[in-house]
Amino acid sequence: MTNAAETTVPDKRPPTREALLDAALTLFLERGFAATRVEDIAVQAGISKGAVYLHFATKKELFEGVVQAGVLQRLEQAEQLAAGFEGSAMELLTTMLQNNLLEFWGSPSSGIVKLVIAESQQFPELAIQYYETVTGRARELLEQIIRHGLERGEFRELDPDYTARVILNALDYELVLNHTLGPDARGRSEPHRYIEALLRLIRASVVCEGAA
Amino acid sequence: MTNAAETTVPDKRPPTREALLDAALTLFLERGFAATRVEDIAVQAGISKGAVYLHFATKKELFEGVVQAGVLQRLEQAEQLAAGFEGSAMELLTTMLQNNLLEFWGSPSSGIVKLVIAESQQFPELAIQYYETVTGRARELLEQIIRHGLERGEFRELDPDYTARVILNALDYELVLNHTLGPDARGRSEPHRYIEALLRLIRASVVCEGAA
Amino acid sequence: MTNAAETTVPDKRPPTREALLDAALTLFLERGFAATRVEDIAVQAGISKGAVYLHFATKKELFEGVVQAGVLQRLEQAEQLAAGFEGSAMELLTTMLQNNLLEFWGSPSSGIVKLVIAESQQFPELAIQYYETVTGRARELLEQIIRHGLERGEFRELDPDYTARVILNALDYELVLNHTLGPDARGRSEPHRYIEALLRLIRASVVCEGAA
Amino acid sequence: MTNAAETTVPDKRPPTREALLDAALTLFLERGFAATRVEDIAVQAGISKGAVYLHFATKKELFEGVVQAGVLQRLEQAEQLAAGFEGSAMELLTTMLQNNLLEFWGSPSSGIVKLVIAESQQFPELAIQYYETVTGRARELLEQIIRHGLERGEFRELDPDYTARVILNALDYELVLNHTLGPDARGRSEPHRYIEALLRLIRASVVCEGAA
DNA sequence: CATGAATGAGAATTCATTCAT
DNA sequence: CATGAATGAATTCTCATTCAT
Repeated sequence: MTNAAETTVPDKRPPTREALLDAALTLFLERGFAATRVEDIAVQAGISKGAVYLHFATKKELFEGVVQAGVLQRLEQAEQLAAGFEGSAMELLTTMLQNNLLEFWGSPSSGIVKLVIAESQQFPELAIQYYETVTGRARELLEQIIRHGLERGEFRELDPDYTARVILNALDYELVLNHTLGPDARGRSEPHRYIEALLRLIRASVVCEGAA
Repeated sequence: MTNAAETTVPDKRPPTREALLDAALTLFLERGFAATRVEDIAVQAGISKGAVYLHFATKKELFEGVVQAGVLQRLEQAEQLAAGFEGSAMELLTTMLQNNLLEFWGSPSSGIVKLVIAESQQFPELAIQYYETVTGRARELLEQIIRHGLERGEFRELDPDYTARVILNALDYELVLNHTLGPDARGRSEPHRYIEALLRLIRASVVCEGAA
Repeated sequence: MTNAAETTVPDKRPPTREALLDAALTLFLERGFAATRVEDIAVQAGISKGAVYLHFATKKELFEGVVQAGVLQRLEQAEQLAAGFEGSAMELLTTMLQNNLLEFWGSPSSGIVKLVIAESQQFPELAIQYYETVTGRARELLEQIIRHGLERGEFRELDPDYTARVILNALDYELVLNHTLGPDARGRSEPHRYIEALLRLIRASVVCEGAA
Repeated sequence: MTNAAETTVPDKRPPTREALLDAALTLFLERGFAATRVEDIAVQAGISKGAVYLHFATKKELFEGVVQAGVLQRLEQAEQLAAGFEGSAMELLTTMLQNNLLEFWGSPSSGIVKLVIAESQQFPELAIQYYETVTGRARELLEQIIRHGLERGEFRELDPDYTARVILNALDYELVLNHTLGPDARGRSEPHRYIEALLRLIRASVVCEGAA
């Protein structure tokens, strides 16, 4: 009986569709949308060129699928973070950036921001949708935290909306650059130090309670 | 006599080559490198397809020309800023961002950062070169200013290198986003408020002399 | 039952690749390499333009394929002739020229010599390779026969190497001319009479034994 | 006064037209008609691209001019040879081949045969015209000589027409090969030995008077 | 007469997509 | 469901030819 194996290994999580999305993400990041041939994606996913079209009607839809997958992941993550909303705002920010974000930066789907930017001319609606959905949600989150800190008297005068934008941009662009320049470019930076520098900048706005 | 006019205005700055670079920048930004046909650029520049090849051997060289033109402009600007190095660091930063940067953001060649990012897979060397030359130079400038402020006791403890990165990324990505999302996207932000929020964040690190 | 037929005739010799080589040979001979469009070859072979590139990576490789096919054919023929090496040298030469050569002259691949000559500037390596392989092999064969005749005292003093060249050139150029001038050119000659004249010239060098 | 110079140096024989023909012949031989750009010819001739069209209406007419120039030269040569028609046929042939022909083989316009063959698909009328005029005239000459030798009892039974073809082909193709394979190809032959071998083959048909 | 910038027809090649098996 | 041979639209680049200077 093969039951044992079947029970132990659910294995076929999402058989080929998932493999296609993975392959496509990898190759789109490596070469860009236009320079990636559908056949290359198929080969990388271990199927034939024609089979791609059993899952996605066009190359464009495959691209949209890749982005959509990333969107969902990042939104889930955001909701998790939004849920545990305790402690001081600064503590929360520190945890978020030092733990969750660094983990995300290491994951393959962290390249999707770069991808969306790179192909935003080809797929403007997608870029806008991505920005409004994912980045927008993240910004709301950040804004809430800052607003929370302001209300608690934790921060000095800050523009919650635009400060959130600044922080988010600083984070997102570092991610984009990491995916843009090869790993050996002179300009590459150390994630930990980068996040530390950002946190210190934010922390400077914390009202010096200890001084009182 | 038209002599006066002729002497004052050489007019024919650089006839077609310049027009080509302008047209190419515009279209590359609008549609991306791959989606822009050489003939479209030619038409936009007011010449024929074949004439493009009298100025640039390949489409790729045209792209490189576009980036190079932007690099030169931005480097000149950086040198100008580096020259006038007086007053407090915070004053300098404020002037730089509120005046020079906002002006640059309005210029057409401000889109080149976006372009370089978007096509970095097709032209990785170009992206690295751009980053190391232009962004690198800007980072050095910022780092110097911060270090200067630290030496003068103006700033509290800051990591000069990485803080410069954070600030630069926050600025560059805002620029990229402005060129990525259409002018009417919901998420678009107001440049002045954005820069104000960034400056306020930095200013929080200034040792409160007035408070003493 | 069609089994018999199927067993006897595999039919599908080599489906499209062969058809392409045939079409290409025909058109290259008719119009030359440069003046023959890939699409024309495709149409002649009964496939689409794009399908050509499933068999040959470039137009040049298609050309090389055409030549290679001719080379193989001619070399096989040469080996066959080399094998049956009996009788007097003069008899052998007579048989070779009157039977095998005339048959070859009638075949379509006889035009390849002309083709290689005509395109030798575009593909010099190919021309040299063809000459050294095919013509070289034929010359060795002829030289051996002449040397054999000299050893048997059949021929008067002859320079085996260069006499072989003379004979081969006389034959090859006649072939080239036949493919160069249309079939209705005034200067065209009768293959049989031509070969007869050549054989008579060679036969004159045969020591007149009967006269003794 | 510049009279002296003008008198001494007729110099400007046919100023640019001749230079164009020379340049064109050289380059057509080197690269073929299609691969030679009109501008290259112009540069080689020391004039500008546009100026070519002051002498030849099209590239094709330039090609025809090149061939025509060669035709005239070779016909003149043929007439000269035809004039001095004394001594035995064999002596005449020997002189013709050893002196006049070898000299011709060294001249630049000896490449025209090759050129006409190579481009015969593009310009069939030209090839036919060349063959009928130049080669035809040469064949008549050879035929006359052979016929003369037959009448004088100098040669054994020979087909004058076709023997002339054989000899001419052997000579022309050697010339073609010399222009086809580079000067360093393994298969290249020594002109003197080649002509010697050909003459010996012909001489074998001479009735052995000495033996009597 | 000479120039060389500009034109535009033309050809090779690529690749998303289809469909018979 | 899967395959991969075949299609053909689309694009870059070349070069003979023209013509304003």
